[in-house]
Amino acid sequence: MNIAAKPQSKKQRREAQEKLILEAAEKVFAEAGFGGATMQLIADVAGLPKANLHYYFPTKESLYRQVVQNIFQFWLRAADVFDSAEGPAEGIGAYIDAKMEISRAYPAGSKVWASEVMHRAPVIQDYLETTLAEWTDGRMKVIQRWIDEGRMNPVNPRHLLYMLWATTQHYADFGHQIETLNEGKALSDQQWAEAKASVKQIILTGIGVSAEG
Amino acid sequence: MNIAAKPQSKKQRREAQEKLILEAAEKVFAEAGFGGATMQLIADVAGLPKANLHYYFPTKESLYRQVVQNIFQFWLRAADVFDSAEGPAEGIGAYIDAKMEISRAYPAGSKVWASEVMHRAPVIQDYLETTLAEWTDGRMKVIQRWIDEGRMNPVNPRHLLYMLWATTQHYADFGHQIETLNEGKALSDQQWAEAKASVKQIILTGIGVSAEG
DNA sequence: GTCTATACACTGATAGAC
DNA sequence: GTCTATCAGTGTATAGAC
Repeated sequence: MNIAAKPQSKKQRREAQEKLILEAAEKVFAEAGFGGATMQLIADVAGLPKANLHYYFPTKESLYRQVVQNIFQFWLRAADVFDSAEGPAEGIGAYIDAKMEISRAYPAGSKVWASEVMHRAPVIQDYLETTLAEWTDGRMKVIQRWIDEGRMNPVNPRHLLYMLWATTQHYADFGHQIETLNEGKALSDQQWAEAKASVKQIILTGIGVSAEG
Repeated sequence: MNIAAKPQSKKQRREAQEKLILEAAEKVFAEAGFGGATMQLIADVAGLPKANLHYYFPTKESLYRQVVQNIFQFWLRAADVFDSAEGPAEGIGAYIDAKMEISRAYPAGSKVWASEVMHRAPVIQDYLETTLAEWTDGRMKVIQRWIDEGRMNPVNPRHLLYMLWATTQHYADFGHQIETLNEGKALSDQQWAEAKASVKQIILTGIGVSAEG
């Protein structure tokens, strides 16, 4: 029955609609915050009637929760570069690269996360206490091992991680400020490369490893 | 006429009331965002009836605008340490100290600022374009001069400034996350000192000056 | 100047036709 | 599954007594 023309099963169609809504929601939540966002505006951005949103996501909060969880899962996967590295220069350098690229490609997600944390994490507090805490402990151990092996300066691993998060996410969360200070224009490819190189140079030099790449 | 018992003139009383409202508003805007904050909640925190807020500040937006402007002015004054310094180690070190202390003492203000910028600065865009842009240019010239004089490594002055803002404000804006990763407890005096020392160590080493103090 | 009561607009959510 | 019409609740702002 017309399989070629309508390749979408019910499930596929549902997933496509949900993705459409989730992407619109991420944008609106990022620009207006949870309280400032309205279901009407999300619906307009998605190009759907407002009632359809409530068909796929029963409440505004459930939609928001899904957006935040997706962002968190995405970040965790992107951080794998840390583990496959064989030393601090490669591992931390690649982590900075990865997080800078995420900041450029998905600034809305970063802003939603920042907003959620600033408001005391009403939705993802349990993730902070479990998954994020475990991830942080694991990476701190890797950094401490590098220090013990004399491959980098003795720095506080926890505060190094905070610095990595802060500097890379700053380019997404404060992107509007950076854009304004760049004559109102988004950073060019070259300017992004310069930003990435600057962050890597200062931090890698700061922890006593050479900043190549 | 009882001057000692009622030392407040009308003007003084008005200023005291406004200050009370502004402090409550800063807290509530920081925790809930502009859209999530309600005049009722601000009134409750201030211990006043809701209508009184509208007497002193005609609209919610005018109240918010005043909060954001106060924060910006406060930050500008605190950044003076940059100018009175005679070299990069002292100047940048003192700037990190000052901003870390502001993050600890006034986290709500930092969050309101972050939220405002993330939402594309609807209220303080003109400040970004004028005052902040001028301030940034001036400090970039100071850093460039230090570089030209061979007193620090050649780094991109603009991205160094962004890194200083990002790392120091992170301790306020993401304070809840940091607290959660600290077994749910606020950082102690000693932990704050450790944070400050870590930031200074990595950045000052990263730009090629010794990290004393 | 201060506060209570209320007007008016808007939002999240739903009922019910298609 | 999709959409229009609508309800109930909440928020900003104000009128008017004190």
